Order: sequence, then C-alpha cells, then structure tokens
Amino acid sequence: MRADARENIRLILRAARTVFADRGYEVSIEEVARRSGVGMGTIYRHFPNKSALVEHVAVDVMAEASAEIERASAEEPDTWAVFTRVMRHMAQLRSSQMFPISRRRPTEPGPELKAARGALLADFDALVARAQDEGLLREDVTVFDLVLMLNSIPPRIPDDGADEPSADLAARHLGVLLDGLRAPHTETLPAPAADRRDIDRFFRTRFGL
Amino acid sequence: MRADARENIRLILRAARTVFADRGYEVSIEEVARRSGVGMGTIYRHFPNKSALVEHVAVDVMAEASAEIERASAEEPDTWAVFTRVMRHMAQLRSSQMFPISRRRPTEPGPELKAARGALLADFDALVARAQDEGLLREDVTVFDLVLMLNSIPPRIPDDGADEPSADLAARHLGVLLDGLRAPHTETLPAPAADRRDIDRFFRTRFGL
Amino acid sequence: MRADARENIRLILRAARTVFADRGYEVSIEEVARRSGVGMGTIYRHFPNKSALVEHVAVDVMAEASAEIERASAEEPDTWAVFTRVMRHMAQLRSSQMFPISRRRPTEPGPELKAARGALLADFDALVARAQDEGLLREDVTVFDLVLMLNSIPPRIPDDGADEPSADLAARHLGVLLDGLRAPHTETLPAPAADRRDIDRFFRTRFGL
Amino acid sequence: MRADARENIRLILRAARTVFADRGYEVSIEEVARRSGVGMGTIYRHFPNKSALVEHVAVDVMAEASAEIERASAEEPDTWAVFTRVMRHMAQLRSSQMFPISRRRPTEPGPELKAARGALLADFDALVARAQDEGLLREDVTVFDLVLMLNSIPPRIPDDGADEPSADLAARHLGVLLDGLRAPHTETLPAPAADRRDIDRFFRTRFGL
DNA sequence: CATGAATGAGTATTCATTCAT
DNA sequence: AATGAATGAATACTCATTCAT
Repeated sequence: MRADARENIRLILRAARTVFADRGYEVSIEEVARRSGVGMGTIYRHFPNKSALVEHVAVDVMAEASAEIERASAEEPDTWAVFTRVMRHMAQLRSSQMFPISRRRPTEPGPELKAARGALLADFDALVARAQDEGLLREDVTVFDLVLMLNSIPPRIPDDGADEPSADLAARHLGVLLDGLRAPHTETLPAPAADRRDIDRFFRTRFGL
Repeated sequence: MRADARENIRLILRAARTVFADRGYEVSIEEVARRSGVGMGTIYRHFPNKSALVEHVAVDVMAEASAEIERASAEEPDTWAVFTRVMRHMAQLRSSQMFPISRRRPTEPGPELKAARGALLADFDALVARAQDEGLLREDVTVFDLVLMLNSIPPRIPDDGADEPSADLAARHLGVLLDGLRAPHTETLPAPAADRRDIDRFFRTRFGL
Repeated sequence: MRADARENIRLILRAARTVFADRGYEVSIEEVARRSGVGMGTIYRHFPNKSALVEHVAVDVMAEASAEIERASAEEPDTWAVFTRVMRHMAQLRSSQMFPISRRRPTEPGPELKAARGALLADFDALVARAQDEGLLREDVTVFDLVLMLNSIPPRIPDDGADEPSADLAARHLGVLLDGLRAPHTETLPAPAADRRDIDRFFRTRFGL
Repeated sequence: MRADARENIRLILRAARTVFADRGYEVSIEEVARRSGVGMGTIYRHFPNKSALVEHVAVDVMAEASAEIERASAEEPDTWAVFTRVMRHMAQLRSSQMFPISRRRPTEPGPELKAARGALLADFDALVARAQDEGLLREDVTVFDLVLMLNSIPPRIPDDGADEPSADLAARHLGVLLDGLRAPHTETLPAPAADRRDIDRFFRTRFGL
C-alpha cells in the first residue's frame, strides 16, 4: 500500500469520526469527503460502502476502549477508580459513534466488528465482574445495561459560534449514572427478560450494526 | 368534522406514535399511512406536512405527561413516589417521541409545541423543586438534565416474532437513574456551563424541534 | 333538474370563468369549488372531469362571441366597426379562456365544444370574408390567424392590492394588432404552410382542447 | 471542469430550451433528463433546482437577444431594418422561453437573470427610442408592450410526424404586428395605466420569474 | 490511485378523481 | 343532491453508489 493511500485512510477515519459524532450517522458521504479533504471516490476505494466506513470507525473506537480497560486496570490501584475511568473514557469516545445508531434497515456486521465487539464485551465484562465481586458495583446490572447507558449519554453538539450550553451535559449525565450504579442501591431492577446470548441480534436490533 | 375523519385522525396519530417510537422520526409518511390503514393523502389532509404530524404527536405526549404530573401529585402522598411515578410514566411514553430527535435541519417549532413544552417544563420543574426542597432529589440536577435522561432511555424495539430481549431494558435503565438521582450522592457533577434560559435554542440544537 | 342544481351550475361556471381567467387553467378544482361556494363533489356531479368544466366554460364564451358577431353585424352600419367591435369583445372575453391553453396531454374535445367552435369559426369567417371583400381587412390573414392573435393578448392579472400596472396592456396590444390588420399593409406574410382543414387537430395541438 | 461535464451542461441546456419551448415550463425534470440523454441527478448537479435551470435558459436567450441587437445595429444601414430583424430574431428565440411563463407561485429571480433582463431592456429600449425618433415606429408603444407582444407570438408546436400546420403561423403573426407597429397609425392606444418603473414587479406578475 | 461527475431509487408533497356521509 | 374526506399517481429533490476521466 502506498504511503499516500495509508495517509488518506487516516484522514478519512479521523474526519468520519468527528463528523459522525457531530452530525450523526446520516451525514452524506460527500460531507465526509469534504471534511477529509479527499474525493468521494477515494472513500469508496477504501471502504466498499457507507456501512463499512461506519463499522471501521466503530471498530477503532472499540479497540481504543479495550486498550483503555487494560491500561486503567494496570495503572489504577482501586477497582472503582478503574471502572469510573473506563466509563468516562467510553463516554468521551462519544458513545453514539461506538455503537452507531441508525434506524435504517440493519445490516449484518462484518467479522472485524464482531471481533472487536466481542473482545470489548469480554474485557468490559471482566471488569464489571471484578467490581461486583468487590461489592463496588451493584449486582443487578450487566455489561449490556452499561453499553446501552453509555450509548445514551447525549453527544456534544458542535457550537456554531453561539454559547452552546451542552459541553457539560454529558459529564453531568454520567455522574448521575455512576451514582446509580454504585452499590448499595435502593431501586430494585426487574429481572432481565432474557439472557443476552445472541449478542449479534441484540446489537443488530438496538443499533444499525 | 365528520365522524370518519375524526376516527382517521385518531388512527393516524396512534400509528404515528407507534411507528415513530419503533423506527424513529425518519420513517416515511407512506409507512405511517400503511400502518394507519389510510392513504398518504389523508395524512396530508389533516397535517400540512410531516413536521406538523411529528409536532402533534409530541404535543400529545407532553400533554399526557403534564396531566400525569398533576394526577400523581394529587394521588401520591409522598413526593418521591410522585417523582418516580412521573419518571416511569414519561419513560413509558417513549421519551424518544416526547422530544423527537432529528439530525436534519431543525425547524422552528410551532406555537402549540412551544406552549406544551413550556407547560410541561414548568410543571416538571415545580415537582423537581419540591423533591429537592424535601431533600429527596439531589440538588445538583435540573429539569433539563432530567429531560435529557428520559430521552436517553432506550426505546422498546418491536419484536418481530423472535424472542426480543429488550422489554426490560428501559425499566432497568430507569432504575439505575433513579438511584443516581436520589439524595445524598457521591459523585460531584460539574457545574452547568450555562443556564438554560434559551429553552427554544436548547431544544432546537438537542432535538429536531 | 332541481332549481338549486341549476343555480349551482351557474355559480360554478361563473366562478370557473373568473378563476381560470385570473390564475389559469391549472388552478385546482378545490379552488374553483371554494370560489363557487359549493363543494368539490358538486362540481363533479355536474361535470365528469376537469376538462369537461373547462370545455363548458369555453363553449359558453364561444357562444357569446357568436352572439356578439350577430349583434354587432345587426347594429353597426360599417363593417370595420363590426370587426373591431367583435375583436374587442372577444379580447375582453379573455381569450386565454376562450381557447384554454394547457400544455398537458391534450384531450379529445367533446361534441358540444366542436359544435360551438365550428359555429363560431363559421360566423367569424363570414365576417372576415366580408371585411376583406370590402377592402378593409388585409387579404392575407385567415380566421385562424385571428384566433391565435386574440388568444395571445395578455390576460388581465388580478391586482393583489398594489398598483397593478396591467389594466391597459391588453387594449394597447389589441390596438396595435388592429392597425396591423387594416388594409393596406406593408409586410408580406409567408403563405400558410397548409390549409387548416383539420380544425380539430389544429386546436388540439395549439391548445389543450 | 471536466470535458464531459461541460458537454453535459451543453446537452442539458439545449434539451431544456427545446422542451421548454415545445411543452412549456411545466415539463418534469425527468422529461428534460430523458431528452438530454442524462440522468436526473446530473441536472441537479449542475443546477440547484428547476428554477435555476429555467433561469439559465432564459439568461442565455436574453444574452443572445442583446447580442443580436448589437449585431443588427452594426450591420443594417436602416433603423427599421434593424428593428424588424431584431423582432424576428427574438420571435425565433421562442419568446415563451425568453420570459418563461409559470402560473405557479413566482420566485424571486436571481441576480444573473435580473442583470441579463436589465441589459436586454436597456439595449432594446435604445433601439426603440431611435426608431421612434426617426419616425419609423409609432410613438405610443413602449419596450414593455413589445416584450409582451413578442411573448405572445405562438410557439412552434413540434410536429409529431403528421403534417403540422404551424410552422408559418409565428411569422404571419409577427408580420401583422410589425405592420401595426409602423408609424403612422390609426388606432389610438389608451395611455399606460402606470409607468413601468418597478420592472421586477412587472415581470414577476406577468411571468413566473 | 484519486477525483468528482453520473445515475436512479427513495421521499415529501400536490391534486384530479372517487366515494362514504 | 351536496359535501368534503380519502385515495394514489405524479413530481421536485437527495444521496448512496458506480464509473469515466
């Protein structure tokens, strides 16, 4: 692969991540191309279709999240500190990109996405189990709940000049969630209706991918 | 107004509410028509354009939420019981419809929507203040935080026959949130970056309306 | 036929004539109904479709034109005075309605229209021949030229309050035409490419009917 | 700009001019695309909307008319010859395209259109004034009358195979008009109801643009 | 390889016509 | 007989994807 091609892929992925975060998965490929500084055709050379681009961004974000779990586990002495740091990191990755929502007809995710997702879920689940074992995290939540919660944190809205009052909202939202997740708890959660064995189906119905 | 016309409006609003909840604001009018059992033209007879239909649904939902605040306040002896009941109700109204999200160019909301929204915010804010005064609800959240939180609760995904494992997720999510909202709390929230005086702008940037 | 039905037909035709004149043949039936003060269904009770309504208006106007030819011939001593009076009358009937222009797929005109058109053409042709025989009207124009000319006179544009500068334009246009039609003349006209035997086809391609 | 794109623009404009002339401004973009031999999307790549396409065609035609005024003024020795040549040229440009008629809600014309229209009116007005000063053209007509007259000349109707008897009609119509415009004259025209200072308004109410 | 022009299926909206009230 | 609500075909416009330059 030529150096400029590799560089273009980098540019595309960086722009896509930003623009998907700012304006959602529904932005046109032309917009992504404009922000990348490359032509539309270049995007299609490297990604067979729009879903593939979205998937690639998602895979990158998931890999970063996995890495952060590992890093935090190594660096933080306290399991709750690891957990909150990971949660904050994932929230900052702009969760709406991590598990991109599209109401369109869902597509079957590619193997890379499945792999990255599986790895992330496994890593995250291990952390969750550890925090629960230590009595820090309430017992009645699962990694699936957490993924949905992270995904629900409102994305930053890009300020178009004026005083955009949104920068803090995500952090405040996350703070409340963390307090709610800490053991012990008062509210009793209804039991999960089903166990979440069919991960793919869960994500496919929840998200576009 | 003829009886059948009134009935059709009811059918349209009911179908629109469901289909918007299930598949988002981006569904085509044709789909709404199909699910209503009426023709597309019938929808356009009663609603000048798609935005008007969305607004009408949103106004209905908000009015119901306002009514529920009043009803719960009258019926429940305990302020926290009022609060949780209202939160549960609003979550069940499928919050994603209450404040419909669209990433498209936002349109200026009509006066009915502004009125319903203003009324709901005022009613809800009074309840929030009461709960905070009584030391039940953490002091550092505002009605805007709550609106965003409600809106973030994952919508029910329609089960297409198979074992849809989502029915419980919303309730679980809300349970965690409620625990996080209860005073006292551990996490310190960052101060709001700005006060939310420009309600219209807040909603316009956050949601499509 | 009930008296109210007959009255409704009158109302419809009157409104249709005005609104077609003001806003063209493309106005919706709903608009015609609104201006008539009757329901859309009533129009369709009396006229099988929109073309039929247009035809009926056209037939009425043509009949009036025929009547005016007869009346003017009886009242005016001078043939040129007859001719100009008829031309002015037909221009005032708002020629664009007399032969309504529609660029849509032309429909086969009904027998009434053909009859009224044939009668008018015959009457008008007789007048033209008389004026030409007396050396008043240039020899090289035919009744078909005149019909097209009348039809080309710009309709009055309804003034929406402001100072509409159009009231006089039609009269000025007609004045120039009449001077151009008077014998003798300077310009030599190209010979007609074909004789106009297929009257129906001529009108069908020229106009919508 | 790529060569094929430039070629496509040329094809589109040529087809649009013809099809607008033949069937009016109301033809669908799909029809224009079919006749151009390009896809609909290609038209929208080059023209943001239908009005822009219509305007572009109109601007082209007006520019050609302006050029013809200049050319004729340079080449013809006699002012009346210049005038008739220009009139014939403008009639052949198919006046219905020069000032496109649409009964739909008029749109504000773009700056290019206003400029081209203003330039053409100025050039034409100078010629009219010259012809009137030399006593060749009747004094009581204005450039606005002439524009409307040109616009009233019936467009060529495309012959769909059969013997279309219309090729000569426009020339005959114009001949009569020219005779009517030549000084001296017999008919007295009513004074203009208003002077035509608001050119934009005049065109906007008369035409669609 | 990169570019961006071309394509055409999909969507919101209008309106002639039908039909239940 | 009158009404106006219901229908759905037609049309402007968008955007994912293909392909000529």
